[in-house]
Amino acid sequence: MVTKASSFPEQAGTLGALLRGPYRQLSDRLYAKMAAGGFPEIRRSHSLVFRHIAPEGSRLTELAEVSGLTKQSMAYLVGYLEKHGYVKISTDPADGRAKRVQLTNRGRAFVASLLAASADLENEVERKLGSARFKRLRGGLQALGLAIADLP
Amino acid sequence: MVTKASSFPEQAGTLGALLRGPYRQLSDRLYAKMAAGGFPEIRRSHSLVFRHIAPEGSRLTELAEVSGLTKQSMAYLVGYLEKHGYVKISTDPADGRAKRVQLTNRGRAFVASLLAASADLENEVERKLGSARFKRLRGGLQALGLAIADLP
DNA sequence: AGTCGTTAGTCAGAAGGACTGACTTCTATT
DNA sequence: AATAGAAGTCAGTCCTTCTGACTAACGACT
Repeated sequence: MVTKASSFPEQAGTLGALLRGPYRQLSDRLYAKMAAGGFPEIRRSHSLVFRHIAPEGSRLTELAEVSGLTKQSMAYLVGYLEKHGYVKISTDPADGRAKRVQLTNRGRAFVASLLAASADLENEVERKLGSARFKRLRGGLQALGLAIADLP
Repeated sequence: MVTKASSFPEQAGTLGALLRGPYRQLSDRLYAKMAAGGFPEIRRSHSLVFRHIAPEGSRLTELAEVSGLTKQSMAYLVGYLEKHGYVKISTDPADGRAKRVQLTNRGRAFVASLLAASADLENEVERKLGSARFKRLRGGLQALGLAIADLP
């Protein structure tokens, strides 16, 4: 199973560690690039908003639910993003209680930039790793996600 | 490169997302199992201590450095662990300024339990995924870590 | 032996990320 | 019209981590 049965986790090389390491490095690089590239106020937590927001905008509660946060936490995140011009928040015309959150142009610019930087990074990695191997890895990760999801 | 060029990250399936998803699920399961298995006071952050502590004990500053935290943060973590009986903190006999952090029996029990649970989980995943594929995935992840590390 | 730069760790304060509980306002259904 | 439930807000808390300022001890060099 594991490369070496050490009692000191450092050397154990668990699957968790193998996933965490690359993830950290990747996202550190990415957010550093974004900060340097003109979006310094975006922090990691804000990706929850960008990741889930719909083209036509989403409701606060919707965003909260799909990202697994409370409404309060999500309200805090989108409030911050509004203050910095990445989203616009308006009352939903169809429901006076609800708030609709939409990307502004700046918000869309950020998403585009993030996606581009991410693709760049991936391409670099792909070159380093070899295309075939990279594709296999991607496939493996996809399968892993599914496998874990329907564990017991 | 990416499965589909969507402007909405949710569907983009970036490498980051592929790593983050399984990692989250895995570690959620693991810590839930630990909490249920008699170690309810251990939180995710404490793994930094357990991951790096040496068999004979480690110095506070050493732990801080290798885990990439400040001394203050590490002091906070090991203080908590000491209060709950997982480590013993003593002045280093060789250096009056330094603190030596050592696992107690309870601490060792936790590490053993964590490692066992982790191995169990991995085995389940391996069974679901097929051994060959699982091993390839592991290898790929290892290579990925290295590739990212020496990017530019 | 005395001084002094360096290292180990502490104290205090702050900010970010997330939570719970209690509340208001609006909707929708009776 | 009345009221249960949903959408958000307000206030307060906890955890994680950081910075800055400090104390105590070590060790090298007069």
